[in-house]
Amino acid sequence: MHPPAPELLDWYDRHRRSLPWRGERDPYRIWLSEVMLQQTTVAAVGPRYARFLARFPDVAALAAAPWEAVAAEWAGLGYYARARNLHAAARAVAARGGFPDTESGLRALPGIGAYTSAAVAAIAFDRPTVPVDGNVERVAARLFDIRDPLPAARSRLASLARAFMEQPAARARPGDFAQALFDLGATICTPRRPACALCPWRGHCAAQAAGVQDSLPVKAPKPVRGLRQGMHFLLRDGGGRLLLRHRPPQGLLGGMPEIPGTPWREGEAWSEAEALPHAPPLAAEWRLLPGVARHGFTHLELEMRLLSARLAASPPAPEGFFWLAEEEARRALPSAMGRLLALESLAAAITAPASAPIAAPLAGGAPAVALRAVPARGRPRGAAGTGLPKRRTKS
DNA sequence: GACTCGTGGTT
DNA sequence: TAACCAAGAGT
Repeated sequence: MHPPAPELLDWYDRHRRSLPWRGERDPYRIWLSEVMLQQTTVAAVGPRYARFLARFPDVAALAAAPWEAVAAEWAGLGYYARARNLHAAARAVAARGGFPDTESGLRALPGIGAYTSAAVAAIAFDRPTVPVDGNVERVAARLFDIRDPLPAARSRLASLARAFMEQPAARARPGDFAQALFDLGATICTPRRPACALCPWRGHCAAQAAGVQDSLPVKAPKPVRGLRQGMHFLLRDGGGRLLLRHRPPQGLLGGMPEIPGTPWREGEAWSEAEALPHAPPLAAEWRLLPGVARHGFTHLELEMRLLSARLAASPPAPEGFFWLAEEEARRALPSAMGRLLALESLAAAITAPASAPIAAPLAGGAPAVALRAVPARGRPRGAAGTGLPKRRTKS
């Protein structure tokens, strides 16, 4: 038996979150928010949503923009296939003169899957459908005490969630009902320690009745992440611009600018001699910087070393490369590449005479700053993060 | 169904 | 600090 929709909608009318896209009905804006929110937190999306709309106010503006502008605007948000598909879908929508107003019509656009098509259809077009995201899966798993592990249980949970649309109260407000489920999952029915005492559906929840709400939904264990190695080449010209290139359009960081480097391989770290054949075709005196930049992706961990050089002159970029001013590059590069610029700053701090006091070798031979300043996933990593011997504080 | 595909915040 | 997590989609 499904809990009553009016109780959730009443709760939503009193307690809904205030969000930048809340109350919006323009399909372009709803669509943009939904794509940005795919696997991305509300906190991360907030400022980027406003910034994106300021740059591309409507679907025509986005369709008319070059890919490089869209990529630069998306830099740092991750899952860059979203940006590629967003751009392609905008051009398709502009060509057909507007957004499809049905779930199946939306579903045919690139980057719009089962969830996003349902969300846009419900919120922008009042279609009676239930978008099933991670929140809704969790809420359904608890309401109906579904103990089958995800992702296998996904279709069953989706069927249960969609059945809410059999209730007239939900059909009357599909967009609000969907967002009410999101808010319930985000603020009450949270992944850990759900606030059941505040839940409008307490008394209708099978998991709470059984006392198992904290352990649902069950999830299948994740595979271990492999470790890959890369060597990159940071080259500045006489004006301080950086030599970059674009990654292949598909795959990891597809279509995004990068600091040129070797392939990312499993196994041994690259030596300087081994990496040099992969250097950009400009004569330069490469210098291997101390330390390692680490970056975690969803399914692999990456260790990057860095060779750097600076040219006296400013020659034209070789075929397949381009020069970009440093400030612009810092904005346009994905975060993984930003790690390399951070590593360079760290290396400068270590080697610069001015920083001699903090760069003085310690007992273990490692400069103290190196142990603190190379981030991996935003945090210091000690020897694992720097590639330098770890300071031994005892014996 | 199993993989691939980012990043930053939280715990 | 390492694991977990987030308004998933494409292949």
